[in-house]
Amino acid sequence: MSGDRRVRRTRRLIQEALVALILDKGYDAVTVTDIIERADVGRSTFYSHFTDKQDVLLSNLDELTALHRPPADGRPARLLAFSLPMFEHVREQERLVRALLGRRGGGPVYARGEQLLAAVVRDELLGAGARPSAGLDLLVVCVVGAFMGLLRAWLDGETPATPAELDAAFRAAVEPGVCAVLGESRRQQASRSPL
Amino acid sequence: MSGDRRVRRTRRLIQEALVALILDKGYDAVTVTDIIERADVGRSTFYSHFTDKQDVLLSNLDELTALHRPPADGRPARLLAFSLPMFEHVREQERLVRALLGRRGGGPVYARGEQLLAAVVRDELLGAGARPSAGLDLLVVCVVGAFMGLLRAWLDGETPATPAELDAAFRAAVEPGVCAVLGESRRQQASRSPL
DNA sequence: TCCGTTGTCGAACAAGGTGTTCAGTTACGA
DNA sequence: TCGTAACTGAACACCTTGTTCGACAACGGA
Repeated sequence: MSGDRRVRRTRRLIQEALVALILDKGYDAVTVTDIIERADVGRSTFYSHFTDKQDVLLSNLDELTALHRPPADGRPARLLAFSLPMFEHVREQERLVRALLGRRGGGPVYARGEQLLAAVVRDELLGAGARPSAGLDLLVVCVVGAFMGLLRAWLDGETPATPAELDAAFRAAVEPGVCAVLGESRRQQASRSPL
Repeated sequence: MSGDRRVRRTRRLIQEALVALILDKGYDAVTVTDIIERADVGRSTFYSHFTDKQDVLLSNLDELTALHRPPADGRPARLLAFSLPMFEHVREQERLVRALLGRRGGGPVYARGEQLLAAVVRDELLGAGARPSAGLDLLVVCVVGAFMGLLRAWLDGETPATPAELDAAFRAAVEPGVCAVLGESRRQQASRSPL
């Protein structure tokens, strides 16, 4: 591992303290003073590692994204392949994800999650034969919006659905539209280079 | 009108000041002190009308929702009828909506917007023959998520698309899925009461 | 093992935001 | 015109933030 053992320890204590506190009170209500008390860490120590609360939050996210298994081995068998695994992963890591992404978590993490997912979806659609265009980007926004909407609804306890049900709802809502757009794209390409 | 002229004046000054300040600095950076200085209103006066910043924000939203024209005259000719008018309305009221709903605005208003829209979509789908169910609610979440995603992307300047283009993208993404679910629903109903 | 480097502590600090109180003033509307 | 209600503005106690500093402890390479 990289660096001093003390550094790792301190950073970990601070990150864990923030997660625990968000689950208690929600992100907005957590103060830096809360964090350092719970982490049992000096004030100056905190500021020597992080610039502020949000910095801790995003550092947490960076470690989450390391969990993203890029499929990469062979073509994904199914469109929107990320959906079910991600819903399942979220249920496994329920406490942490709820703290970071739910209404009680801050907006910043949600925004980063959107960006991340948008890149995944975009790549997948391009891999499936879509052409880069403004229209494609808007489609990606819709797909990501639908997915994040479901995720948020579940995290906020609005629905008791299982990952499989969430996945089914997600596919039912957006798969037909995505397929239609992909078909359009392929048809246009075929008529240009009819090899 | 209701009440004292001074009260109306004070509340209006405070609300306008908040909107202006959000456009300047973003919601988070605005302080109560900023607001009362800009509104030229006494500190105690502020707290006799609103409990805090967020209270002002939501009071603004309440007046926005008064603008929602319920269609109500006859059956809507088209599915997801709210889409284009709402994108257009948003462009007309760009400054205000951007202040309240964009990334610079606070999360609370966004949440309220979602709730509002969810009710609209749900009513429309029920009116179009869907049966109330958990699956329908999840579909509504997807549709609203896609719409709000587009709205946010546009408000945050990620896309130069026109309302018509946004509307087209929205429909392309979700209309096929919605139609499929509606068809499913109607078929099931027909097989039960085959009058 | 030794020793220079680095991290941590914890108290103290200034700056700035919050929400409340109160006595005095102003403007409303009946 | 007059009673009432709203507004003023200053002062307040309290909290949070981010910085600074000297003293101490832990790390890891030699």
